Amino acid sequence: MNLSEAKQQFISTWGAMGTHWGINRTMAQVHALLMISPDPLTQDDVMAQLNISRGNVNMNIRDLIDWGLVDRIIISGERKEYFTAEKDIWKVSTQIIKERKRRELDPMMKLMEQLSKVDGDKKDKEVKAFVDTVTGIKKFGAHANNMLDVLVKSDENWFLSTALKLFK
Amino acid sequence: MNLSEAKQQFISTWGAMGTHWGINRTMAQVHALLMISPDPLTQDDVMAQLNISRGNVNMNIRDLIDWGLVDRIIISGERKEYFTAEKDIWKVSTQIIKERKRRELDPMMKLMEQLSKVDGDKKDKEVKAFVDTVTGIKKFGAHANNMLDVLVKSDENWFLSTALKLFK
DNA sequence: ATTTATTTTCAAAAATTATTGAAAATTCGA
DNA sequence: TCGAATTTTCAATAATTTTTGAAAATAAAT
Repeated sequence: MNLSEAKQQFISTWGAMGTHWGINRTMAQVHALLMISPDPLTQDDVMAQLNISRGNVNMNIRDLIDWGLVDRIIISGERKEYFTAEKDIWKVSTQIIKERKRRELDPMMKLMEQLSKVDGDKKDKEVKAFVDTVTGIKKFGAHANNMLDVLVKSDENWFLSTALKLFK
Repeated sequence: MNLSEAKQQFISTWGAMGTHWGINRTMAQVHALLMISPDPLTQDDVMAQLNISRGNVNMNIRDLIDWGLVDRIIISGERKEYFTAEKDIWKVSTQIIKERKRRELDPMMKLMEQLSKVDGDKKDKEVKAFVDTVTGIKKFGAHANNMLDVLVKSDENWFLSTALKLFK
């Protein structure tokens, strides 16, 4: 398989995966393209390579920047902005974990905290089932939270070599 | 907050989260409803409680069964089918991990394996950037794969108490 | 074998989400 | 300050996904 076929394949698969991960296809494709590009690209480059409109590129790059996965680069003497993606997949993962924790897990845990204080007789099986489920999620979430914090703060090599052995 | 408000809140939030997790809102809501219901429910119960059509309930329950998150229950003497969800959140999580690994990670790794064999001169920076990214993902994926396997096979209590300390 | 209850399917409609492209805003050099 | 290059916004449109509901299929009772 030649490079341009391989690139196409990579971009298209990464895009399809994106939809399973709660981000839209195009955003994941832009990310994929930037990850495999040795040099920073302009909006026009992305438009041309992915065949999408300027507005679309602009919005998706902005989102990727919000996620901390893409950086805006200013090249002195150049008028245009360039964009580049983090290429170290460990950093990409920890960044995604960090963001999703903040955007999803943290608010969910806040809600469970409130919901576990629901009024009503704990002897009532409806109340009990509800409280049990909510409490279970709360406890599980607290553990997951800790674990993800440690994971995100740990060093890649330490993690991949040492932690893996501990598990075995 | 009373029980029915709390239930509403839980179902609606779990549904919203579902969309971030790559499953549709309704499927997540049905799952939420079944998780907090002390007894198995029929399709009609779900229709009534979530205000959705029969076809919709039927399809989403089928998907939840495919995911291994919901079971069909036959009560002898009863004509209708009942449905119940796994309530232990640890089991829910490991089940989801198992399925996503199979549906997403495994195929992705197969693809990276192929793409890392792309033709072309490794000195060329376009080729190099591509191969580096793909190889990085491949290695990372292999580690993640192992780790998730261990996680899924491990016992909840062992995991929550022991593994957490190891990380600290 | 027929009727009745229940589940499943799926084409059409509705709702949601993503994309476009042109206008407005911004940035920067002259 | 002006004008050209570039980026950003957003209403309109397109594409996709979800939902409905009625018909077909299935299963159980009589």
